[in-house]
Amino acid sequence: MRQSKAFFQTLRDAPADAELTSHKLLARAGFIQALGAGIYSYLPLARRSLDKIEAIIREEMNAIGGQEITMPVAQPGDLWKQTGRWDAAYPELVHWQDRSGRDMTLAMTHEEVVADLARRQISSYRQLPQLVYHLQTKFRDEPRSRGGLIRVREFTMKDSYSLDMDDAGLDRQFEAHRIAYHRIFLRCGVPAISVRADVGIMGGKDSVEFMALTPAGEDTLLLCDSCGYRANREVAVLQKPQPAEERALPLEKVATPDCKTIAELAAFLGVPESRTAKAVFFVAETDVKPGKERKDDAAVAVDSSQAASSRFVFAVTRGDMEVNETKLRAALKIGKLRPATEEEIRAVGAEPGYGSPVGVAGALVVVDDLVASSPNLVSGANEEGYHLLNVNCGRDYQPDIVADIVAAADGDACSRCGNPLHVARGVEVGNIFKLGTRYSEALGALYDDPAGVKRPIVMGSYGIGVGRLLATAAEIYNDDGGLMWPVSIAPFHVSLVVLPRPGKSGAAPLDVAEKLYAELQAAGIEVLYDDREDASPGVKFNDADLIGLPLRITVGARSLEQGGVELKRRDQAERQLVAVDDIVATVAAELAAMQAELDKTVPDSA
RNA sequence: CGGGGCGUAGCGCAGGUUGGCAGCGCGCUUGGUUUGGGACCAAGAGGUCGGAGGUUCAAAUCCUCUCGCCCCGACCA
Repeated sequence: MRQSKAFFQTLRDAPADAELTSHKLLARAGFIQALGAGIYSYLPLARRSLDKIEAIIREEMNAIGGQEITMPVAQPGDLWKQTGRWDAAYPELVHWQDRSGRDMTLAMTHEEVVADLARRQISSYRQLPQLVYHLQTKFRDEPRSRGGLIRVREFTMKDSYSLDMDDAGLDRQFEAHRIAYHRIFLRCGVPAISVRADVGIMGGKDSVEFMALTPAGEDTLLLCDSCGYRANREVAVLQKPQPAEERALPLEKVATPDCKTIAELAAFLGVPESRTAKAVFFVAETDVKPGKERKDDAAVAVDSSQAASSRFVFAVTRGDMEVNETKLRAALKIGKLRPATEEEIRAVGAEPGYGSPVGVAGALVVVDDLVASSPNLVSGANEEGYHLLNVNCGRDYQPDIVADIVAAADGDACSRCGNPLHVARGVEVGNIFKLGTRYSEALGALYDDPAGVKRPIVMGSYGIGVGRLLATAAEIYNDDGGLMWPVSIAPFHVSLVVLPRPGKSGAAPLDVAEKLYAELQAAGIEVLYDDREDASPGVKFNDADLIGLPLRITVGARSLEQGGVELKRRDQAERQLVAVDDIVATVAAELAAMQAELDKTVPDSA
């Protein structure tokens, strides 16, 4: 591509609203153009990189038996009603009515359509297993998009769906994806670790997320260096400390003026925060309509007669720990939880800042298992300015649910080996779910087994955010000068920079550059040719660095006088002089070496 | 949804309190001089000051409403 004709321009200044390095650089280098919040156009450079990422994904998906299809973006709402994903619990699902009043939605994922396809295409166990995938635009009306391409509303996702007779088949496809995903990410130059994760909106049994470790990541991970335990903070399990061995002491009320926080309370009373209990208040919204679609996770704790109402939740953890809302939701078996308002807190007889489950009525009391077994904690008195000493769960109040509801923190003990966990930030570049039969049952995707018995197809779902992967690579590979693409996903292989010097060296550099441009392309090397006549050398070099192609060839009078052209790797400072006749071969060899370097990191497929 | 901030030329910004010709840098156009790390001279083009309403002789500036965007939090395949 001739840069003089290219449909993008580089910017000296990044747009003011760009925060992340990847966002700034992709915008400055002319890869992307924002249209609205979380909605971007992909300009030629980005498109080319995305094509390469998608090609890698297709190769790896095909290698594990995937068949590519395309499923619609616009979908009838009825399908989503049948699986229970239409209701208000999913506000990021955009919907509208078509001209005849039918409910429609923009797909944010395609489980419904796959299940519908499966019920139409699959009737016998002889047709299983299957693996289909597509690369398709999705739309999620994120409450808050941010971080350039890391978190957007409209995005392209590769998702694959496995269809199996049974769990054993699902396990095989799940494992095949796990390996394929590591290969995909590493082939793109993005190391990603797999972590245990929450199943969230997808439902299902098992979920693994693939996380690229970078401080720009939005997810918090807990990692154990000793045994390899890795989990998203949402589900990370920690080994809790042993509670003190003490006899329960009598309850005692003490004045604790202006001690609204655990830190103030602990300091005032001179006790460690670990000897306090804190209450956190939520309201569980049970507006999800009861019905067959929610049957599997019908709340044990919430009486179905209360459906379409809400329930006050009183969560109690030790003072030095934080509530993990995902775990709390799991304990409640409820999808929606919001912080309670002060009025709601007072309505159940508690006092904000001085809350405890002692003496409250009408609330669902969920107690962390560590609190349940810890004697003589300091807890609120539900009265402004007072706390209670020696509160004991079971004696002074009765929990409705005892469960692990605290968030693991840096330094907590690993649940598997006891060594300390540490936290890291990661970008979720992919995830894999064992869906089971939730969707196939809801939509009637059944097959006849060998005995002629109808059984629901066992499904799995596996996603990769293509644009997010690009942005993550940009986040990882850059320096002060700009981007620094891995050879496998760089939009072009080579920046060919010509420095003509009219009047002094005549046409020589331009002639050589034009010749090289043709020869390199003929050799299958992708060239971004900076043939701009009006750009100074400094501008060209800076733009080349900013765009970040793996190699740069400079054709100038100076190097020609020395007998060749200059070759430089973007990730190295050295420049080498290469004879014009050798440059194509040298570039090919350099590219092959870089590709080989990358390939070494990629594990064999199973 | 809660808190905070910002909308003035393609990008970055000033002007706003104190109402009075809409500016600066980069980029863009034309001509000339330059040519190995974001050159120089000269001449230009480009803005319904996000939108609507109001106050006023006069509004980018003051008031009301509204739309958009960003950050933190909440939430999240």
